[in-house]
Amino acid sequence: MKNKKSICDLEQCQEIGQTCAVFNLRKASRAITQLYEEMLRPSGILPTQFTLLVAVRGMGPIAISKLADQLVMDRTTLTRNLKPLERDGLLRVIPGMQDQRSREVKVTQKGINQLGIALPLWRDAQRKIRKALGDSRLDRMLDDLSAVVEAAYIH
Amino acid sequence: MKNKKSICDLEQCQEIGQTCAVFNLRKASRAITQLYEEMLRPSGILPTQFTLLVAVRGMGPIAISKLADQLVMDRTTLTRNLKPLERDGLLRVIPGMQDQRSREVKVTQKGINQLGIALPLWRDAQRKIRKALGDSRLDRMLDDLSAVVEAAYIH
DNA sequence: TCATACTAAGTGTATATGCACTTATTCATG
DNA sequence: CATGAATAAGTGCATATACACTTAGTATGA
Repeated sequence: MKNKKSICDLEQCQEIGQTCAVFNLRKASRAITQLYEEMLRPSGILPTQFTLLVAVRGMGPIAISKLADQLVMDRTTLTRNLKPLERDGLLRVIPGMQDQRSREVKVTQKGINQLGIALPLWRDAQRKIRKALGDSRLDRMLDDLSAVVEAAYIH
Repeated sequence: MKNKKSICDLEQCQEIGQTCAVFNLRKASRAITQLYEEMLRPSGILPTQFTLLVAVRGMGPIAISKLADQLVMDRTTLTRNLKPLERDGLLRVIPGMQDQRSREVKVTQKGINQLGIALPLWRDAQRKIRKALGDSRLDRMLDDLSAVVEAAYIH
């Protein structure tokens, strides 16, 4: 006989592609990112940057570590993602008052203006994906995604 | 009155965070990637590399552009993602026969061995996420993700 | 108080992602 | 067949992601 059942044969690999959670989530993530990038392009802001701006705006001035936790993002990733937005003046990172180690992130007026420009484009994108999936299916998927985060995130 | 309804107020931004498709998909993608990275660590291979190996194995020798299409990935991204796997001898990129421009990707024996090592760890990760979500919910989500790809991908 | 543990953040390195541009080959059409 | 259009792939640049390590403050306890 050959190997002990020829580990990793073709059909097996094809089935893995259809059932693998990380592969399919990342694939969908790439696809949806491309859609939103296309739709947001006229505003000159990337989808990741738009969502980061929105998050900071929604959570008020917030320390980097806390923000990273909320975003399920490595703190050092967040630090670097803040850079282009800070460079473009859309948000500012200021020293924390109580704790001299911490630094707090804050959306600037320019950032708010930028959000105002991007928001209708974001709404168009949302409408597009919502129309394609249907209201209930999209809401359901958002729930499922939350469950994935709960299940997967290592606290 | 202030602005024409104070575009981008706090509550609005909080609601965006809960309903934004790209934000929540990317967040879940980060979370699940971290889980699989953790679980696959003993094999010394990253989740993205594992899924790429599986894809190439499942599709047989395949040209870069075709593979990129299948993975809903920019061709140039794929080109660079192949590099570490090629460097480590897990796959090879060889000139296409019919078309001298094309190059075909192929898993090596070493790559197949590596897949054999990673596969049980991947199964553990799959079991974990499947148990957390439940069979039907996970299958449903995979369907929904396919629908997102269909809806979002610009062909 | 002072030494030690803990915590917040930054940096080095590596991979992942994609756009704009370029190069090389193939195809189609006059 | 020759030339221009189309296609396959690579490179430069920028952003996104995270681990390992470092630095600088804070808190704890003998």
